Amino acid sequence: MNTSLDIKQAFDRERQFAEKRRAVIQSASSAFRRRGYHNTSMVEIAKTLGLTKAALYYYVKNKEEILYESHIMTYDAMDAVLKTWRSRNKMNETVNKTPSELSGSELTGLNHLEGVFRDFVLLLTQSGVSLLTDVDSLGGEWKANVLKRRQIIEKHVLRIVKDGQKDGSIRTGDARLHVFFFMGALNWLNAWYEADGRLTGAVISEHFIAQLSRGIQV
Amino acid sequence: MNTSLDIKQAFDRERQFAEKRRAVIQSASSAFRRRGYHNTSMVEIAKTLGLTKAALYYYVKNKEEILYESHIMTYDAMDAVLKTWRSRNKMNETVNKTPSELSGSELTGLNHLEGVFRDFVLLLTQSGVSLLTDVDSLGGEWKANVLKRRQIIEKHVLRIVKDGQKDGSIRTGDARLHVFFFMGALNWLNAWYEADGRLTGAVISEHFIAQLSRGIQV
DNA sequence: AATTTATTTGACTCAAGGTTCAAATTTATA
DNA sequence: TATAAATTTGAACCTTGAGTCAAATAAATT
Repeated sequence: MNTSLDIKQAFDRERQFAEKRRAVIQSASSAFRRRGYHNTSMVEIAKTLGLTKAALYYYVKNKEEILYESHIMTYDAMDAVLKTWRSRNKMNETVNKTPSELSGSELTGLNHLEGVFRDFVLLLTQSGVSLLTDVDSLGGEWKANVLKRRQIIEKHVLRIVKDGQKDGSIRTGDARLHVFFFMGALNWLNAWYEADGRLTGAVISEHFIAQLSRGIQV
Repeated sequence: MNTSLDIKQAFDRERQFAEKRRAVIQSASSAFRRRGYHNTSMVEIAKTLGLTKAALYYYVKNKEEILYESHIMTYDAMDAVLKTWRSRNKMNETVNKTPSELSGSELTGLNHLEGVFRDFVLLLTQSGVSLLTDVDSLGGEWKANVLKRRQIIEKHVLRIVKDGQKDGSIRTGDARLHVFFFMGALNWLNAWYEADGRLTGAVISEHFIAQLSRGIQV
């Protein structure tokens, strides 16, 4: 007989399954970041979770799927950051305004970018989230999807930069090159940052924002 | 009977061998940059050179050796850049001087850095040289060596930045973070740059230097 | 306690791709 | 042209690690 308890239990099952699956992906993702996708075997991934290789396949179809989900997880987190700042900045999103036209509550493009960039750095240093580079290990469909997600994020960041150029807070010049420059810092961060090091995410983000800001402001 | 001709011929043999070996490594290096080390098979490497897989082993011990030499080749080129600028700047290398003490012919730390950075960008865009990230696919000895070479370069760049801070051309702050930031741009460049694209190395380097410069100058 | 369902495992298969090697081919030398 | 040395190849071998599956264990349900 079905009771509401059954449903709750079933739901709990699903939740636990989802949590474990997420744990698999996050743990693997971290290993991928440190050692690289191909230098991380399924056995290793399993062992760090106290499981055996075969058990992983209960949560995941493929090793490739783990890589794919790792990417998606990161891009979801980055999208969330962008979304937060976009809503915090709703007013001057659609209309292009010169600095003098900006009311006090609105952000300049530069400030907007600084906020986003700070949150990106904090994301990569303080959450388990990491920006993986191994896109070419994904096959057709999956690779295309990941690249699409990346492009969307770059588009949004590019939008912010261009808005900043419009409102006069960011100096002119090829906006894509602006973006490439500081996104490089973000990607490189993944390579050298170690969570246990002396540098905290806060310190890094402040320093990076100083460079970013001076580098592109008018 | 031995003649001077024999010697010349033998020398030519060696030279041709060295050239072909270099071609193998450069071609492979380029593929590694685009598709990644593990996504590039020996067969593919051979095929792009019009050879068969087995022939590669006449020029090279391992696939791993190819990766190693790729790294070394890049670091050699970067060292050469650093060396050029160091000799061009011999005067204020040992002594720390304030800006007012610099004679006209000497470079500020900032100018020195700009020059080096420009040449790095040109190197990565115009020569076949590429900054590979796949260090973890190298075993023990080799990996250690590559990391040592990378550290030496970072040390030199760090030195330039610190000199710039001393002579007042570069603003204070954690010099390592300065370096991490703009070296990120360099590494990321490898991921997105395509030689056939609309952006030339010259354009990129000018733009990047503008950001670098404004980002770190006092 | 018995039974069903979810989770984990050990032992295996299988393919991919790096590596080897004796033989073939090409190139240089006498 | 005959011989030797350098270069390339085809056909194997071998290792690694991903993926499978029936059976075992654990957890929940009756």
